[in-house]
Amino acid sequence: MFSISTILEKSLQAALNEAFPTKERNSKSALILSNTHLIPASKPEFGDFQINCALALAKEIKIPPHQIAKKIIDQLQKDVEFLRICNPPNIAGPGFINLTVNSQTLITEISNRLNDERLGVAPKEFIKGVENSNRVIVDFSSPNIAKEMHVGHLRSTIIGDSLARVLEFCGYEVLRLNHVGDWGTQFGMLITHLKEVAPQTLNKEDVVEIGDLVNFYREAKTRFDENKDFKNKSRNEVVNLQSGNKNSLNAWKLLCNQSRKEFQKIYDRLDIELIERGESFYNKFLINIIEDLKNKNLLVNDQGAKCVVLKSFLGKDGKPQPIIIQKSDGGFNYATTDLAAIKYRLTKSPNGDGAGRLIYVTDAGQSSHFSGVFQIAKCANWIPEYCRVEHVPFGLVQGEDGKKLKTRSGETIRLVDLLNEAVKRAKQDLTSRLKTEDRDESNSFIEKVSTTVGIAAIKYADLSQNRVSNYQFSFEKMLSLQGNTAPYLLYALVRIAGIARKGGKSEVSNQNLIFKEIQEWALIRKLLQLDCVIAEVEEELLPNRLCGYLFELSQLFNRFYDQVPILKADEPSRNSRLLLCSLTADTLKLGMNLLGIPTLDRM
RNA sequence: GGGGCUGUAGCUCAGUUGGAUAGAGCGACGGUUUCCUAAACCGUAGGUCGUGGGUUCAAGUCCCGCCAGCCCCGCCA
Repeated sequence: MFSISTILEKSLQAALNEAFPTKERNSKSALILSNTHLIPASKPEFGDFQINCALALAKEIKIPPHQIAKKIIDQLQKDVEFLRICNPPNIAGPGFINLTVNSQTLITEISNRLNDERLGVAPKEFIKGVENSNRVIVDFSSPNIAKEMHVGHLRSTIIGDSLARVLEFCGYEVLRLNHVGDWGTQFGMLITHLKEVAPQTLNKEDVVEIGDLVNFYREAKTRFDENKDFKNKSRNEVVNLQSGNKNSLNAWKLLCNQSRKEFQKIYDRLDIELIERGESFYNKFLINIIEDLKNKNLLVNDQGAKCVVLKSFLGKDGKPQPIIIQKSDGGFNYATTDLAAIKYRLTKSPNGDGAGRLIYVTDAGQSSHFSGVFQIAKCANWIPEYCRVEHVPFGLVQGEDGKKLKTRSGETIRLVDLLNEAVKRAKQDLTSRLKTEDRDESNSFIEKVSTTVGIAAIKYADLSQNRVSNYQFSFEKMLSLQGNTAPYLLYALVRIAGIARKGGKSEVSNQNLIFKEIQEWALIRKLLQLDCVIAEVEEELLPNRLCGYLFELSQLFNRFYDQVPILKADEPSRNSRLLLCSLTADTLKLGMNLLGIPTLDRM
């Protein structure tokens, strides 16, 4: 539909120029006319597109909106290209122009997609002449070393992955970076503790398991808080580590390796690809950041700490609040690392990644931090004109009580447990259904279906909500068989696969496509919207738009399936409907794939 | 005190950047199976879009005030 709207846009602009010559315009009407106000129809009964500019124009040029609309229509109907695509337009309400794309054009669009891997979605056009303007970095997941992944990492991981998939599909060269917390003062206590309780592990790997490592972290923390001697040793250990002491570095690497292995298990289950590039990667650039800011006169000294002061950043007293770049003890903090990361990521190769767009998928609590860091980077001229740097914030995961999701005993929920529970419930659902339906399935089938459904449910539940608001986690809802859920979408695909099994092998021919039922046309129109939806997600970074689309598509398919015979239909309707099924399946599969959700033939 | 986000049907949420009578799903109530998986489909009920102003042909959407909830605000990330 995107290509059609582009053509219509052109026709309409030409019509407006004819109907309202430039010389007759004042500044305001010229402004209104510079935008055609061509938008998708707000309701199916209004056709495919609507033009709203007559209303906006009426007062300015003192002609009733209905007459304006008439003038526009008259011009449009002189346009051969327009007539080829649209039925005669009509005026509705106070002066809206409704456009309906004719059936022949829709059929042509459909048949073009039947043999097209990209299903009619054109790759994005990038800025010409700017090297790597198509390179984007998606920074997501980012757990902390020596800790277990918990529910707090869920949203970043799932949303980030989906955005990366969409951007890849659009034609971006995507670098998926896992900015893990692998540096900082907490390593002092961890290494000190490790050296004392398990000195033997320093020489061999694979001894400490992460389950233990979580306990291990707790033990170290307790000792750090309670034991003064331990605290001092830990502080020394930080210095050792930072100065590159071999033993300390070994201990650090061991801890990182152990964590990495455990993270990978989760990523494998979720089918998520990430390149680890932790905070420590930027250590060697930190000094340069300070130097650079200093040279640009952006640094001020405040109580021994080196800071940047932004006018828009106000503190408790209403005065501008400094952002600390280097602590009074000479150490660096997260703002420094994030600045170094921005600079490195935007600097051209070989001294950086040379990206044209940076995307940070973190919780909304960090909004002001990123806003500050981005502003500093801008002041320091590290963000080239054509680059986009975006924070993609998301809300909390809440329990059904509306509070932050916790276990009954009040502890943070481990991500592993969450995944296991979803799969377990999906399995219970499936087995009880098999029983009532008297179906006999193999264990491997049951395992595969429940794993797919369980993981899909968790991912889809998260992605289908507008990420900005908090999200209420409910196993019951996400695994529900009705409504905007993963199982509902998966089921639509299963139905189509069922048709194919029962002899519905369609012949892909662009000839003889014939459609006569409203259910068919509704499905066709929805199928053709795919490209617009993907473009929208690419621009606004909101995967829930894609979910909403896939749900609507599934609904329209289910209605079609329910109300229109397919296998029993006569030719050429039978083959036309089979092709519609096949295109629906391809569209759903592509969409699910962009969400990071695998599909099934049977469930 | 300053800043950010949120507030839409009983519940969970959409709302395509200002368009026509505000939409889904769940839950409630009623209906549909000689037929491709009924994990579906069809119908009914349900709204002062937190609130008060403003901007204009037109506001859930933009601006200002207020109310409520959550989050952030110097040496943690």
